[in-house]
Amino acid sequence: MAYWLFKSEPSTWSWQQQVAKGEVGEEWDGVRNYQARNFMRAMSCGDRGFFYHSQTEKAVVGIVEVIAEAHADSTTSDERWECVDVKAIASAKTPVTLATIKADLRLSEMVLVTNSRLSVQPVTEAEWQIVCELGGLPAS
DNA sequence: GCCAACGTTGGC
DNA sequence: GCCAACGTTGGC
Repeated sequence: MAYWLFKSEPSTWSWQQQVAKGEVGEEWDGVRNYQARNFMRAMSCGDRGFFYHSQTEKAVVGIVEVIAEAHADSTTSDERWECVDVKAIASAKTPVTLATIKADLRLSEMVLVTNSRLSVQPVTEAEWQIVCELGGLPAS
């Protein structure tokens, strides 16, 4: 299983909205960046990802699971853009803030830190375990 | 609200 | 195919 991180502005698509969708989940649409799209193409059903609130909160707030592999993005007719579907799995007991992540030397290589503008990104298994621990999240 | 980083677009 | 101009993202 692979691990990922999905970034969203809470004013556009929030964790609360994702949780409200329940088992049905939702398309991770609107991505217009090739690198991010390519990561989504690499995802498999069952892969897990952190849900990160950018801008106002800047914290990992929960875990989602990939429930549909890459398909056409319904918000555009441009065939270049694809997305996966994800559903909420668990909420962080304590949101793991960017400041916390930056302060943890073990997490200094996270893409979140090294390439802050990438909205869909891979997370290593070691990073996954650490962030889960910090957030009171189930690591599996 | 500013600005740095970076991706994309389009002229040549 | 290069590169300048421009737009967007996201942290501060």
